[in-house]
Amino acid sequence: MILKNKDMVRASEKLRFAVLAVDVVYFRIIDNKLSLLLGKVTTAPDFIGKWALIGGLIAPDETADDAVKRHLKVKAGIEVPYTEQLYTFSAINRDRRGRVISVAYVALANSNLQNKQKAETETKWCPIAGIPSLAYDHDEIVRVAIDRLRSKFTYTTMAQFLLPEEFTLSELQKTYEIVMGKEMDKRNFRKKILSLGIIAITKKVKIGKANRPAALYRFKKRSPLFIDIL
Amino acid sequence: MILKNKDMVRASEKLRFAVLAVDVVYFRIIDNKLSLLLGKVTTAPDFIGKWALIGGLIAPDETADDAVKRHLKVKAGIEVPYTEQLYTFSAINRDRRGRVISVAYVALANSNLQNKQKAETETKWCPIAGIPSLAYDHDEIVRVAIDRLRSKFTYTTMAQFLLPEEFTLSELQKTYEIVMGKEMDKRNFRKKILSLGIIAITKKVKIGKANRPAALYRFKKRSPLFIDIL
DNA sequence: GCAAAAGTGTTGCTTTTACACCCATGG
DNA sequence: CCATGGGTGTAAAAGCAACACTTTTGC
Repeated sequence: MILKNKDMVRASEKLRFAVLAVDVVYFRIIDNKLSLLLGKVTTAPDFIGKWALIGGLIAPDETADDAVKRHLKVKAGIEVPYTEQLYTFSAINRDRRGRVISVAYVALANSNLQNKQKAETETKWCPIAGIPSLAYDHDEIVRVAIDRLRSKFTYTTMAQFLLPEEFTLSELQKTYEIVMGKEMDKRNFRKKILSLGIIAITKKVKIGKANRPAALYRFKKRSPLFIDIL
Repeated sequence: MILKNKDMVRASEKLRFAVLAVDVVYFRIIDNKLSLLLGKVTTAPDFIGKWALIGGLIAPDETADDAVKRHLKVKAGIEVPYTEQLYTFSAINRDRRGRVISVAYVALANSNLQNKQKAETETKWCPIAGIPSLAYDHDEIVRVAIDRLRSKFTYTTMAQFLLPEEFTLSELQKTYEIVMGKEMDKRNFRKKILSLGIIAITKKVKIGKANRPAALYRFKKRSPLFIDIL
């Protein structure tokens, strides 16, 4: 690494003042409620025993995206769900131990996804209606994350990441209702979604319950698509 | 500053590896073209003589927002226009001098706004149609910024920050046309904007040109409002 | 009086909303 | 056979898109 430059030499002395972290607002639908993952604070001088978002430091050889994936694996025992960057929080006193700048992320996974390994951190899934007061500035991060999730639900296909690969139209509708926090009309919802051409019917049906079997659909594209949905 | 914690002690040795910077995509409408401010690279070992976004390092006692305001003042000679955080870029080799993590911002100002002081940097306003290849990852930052600007124009009142406080409906429409890159129908545009109730007519008119005087309007709220506009 | 931009309504089309009944299955 | 959720159409209302002429001013 070359450090010829005056600014960078100064930087190496004085301007590397901050530690970089990621904080992840990791959403899943649990028991028909939009929930997010909290971890217990065990290491800080402040906030011990309080709940906080999961996250951790960014390492010198990784990007913020990489750091999110790594910390999700270690602290939630989960392999790379959908993640997207939310906002960077840089208030000077957000962590009393020193200057920590946090790049916040939203992560999504479907309800069935099993944790592949044991998490190293004490965690719990908490419905968004009952989130306790969190450590650091995590209350604010959660607020921004929920706003963003609801907003993007209306113009992207990111709902797919809260669902298994194949799902019924009722499950898709339920996902929207849970995230947006309001009920929708079944016929209008189906008409709208089908007219968008973003999902394809499979030849399978979902059976096993005491009712008519439901057709299974899948999203045509795995990546989130920008399109007016609701 | 208290550093009792194991992580933070390690941090002070190894984890303060990065320098934090801000890069600003500063938009104005110049000669009826959406333009952004570029500065010439003078200090880096790479990219000397290339154009880049304006920006600079974040200082230990300021937030990212503060840093943006400071650098805009010094490098563009301008006092606090509208700014909003865009995205944080953390690729490992985005700056060859060392690890630099950049929090990118969008800034907006109206065409009339005069620079209050001399800029310390050689800068130019460049129409977005003719942007040269930029230093670092600034091409990508600009792409993301233009996407964001266009997208938010359709559902917020941020257009107000590209206009003077009082403006005619034609000027507002022109602003939309320039940013969105397409023409709009005058009657439909006026009907829509007026029906939203976000602007109020003043008692003044804009005179001096060889045509009928135009009524001047102003936005009712100074802060960006979320509302379906187009 | 003419050039230039301001200002103004109507119609057809598309989209959205509201709403109720029959169907296929498991138990 | 009954309880459960799956699946379907229509009509009224609202919103959107297309379109042309008159008004007021400066020169």
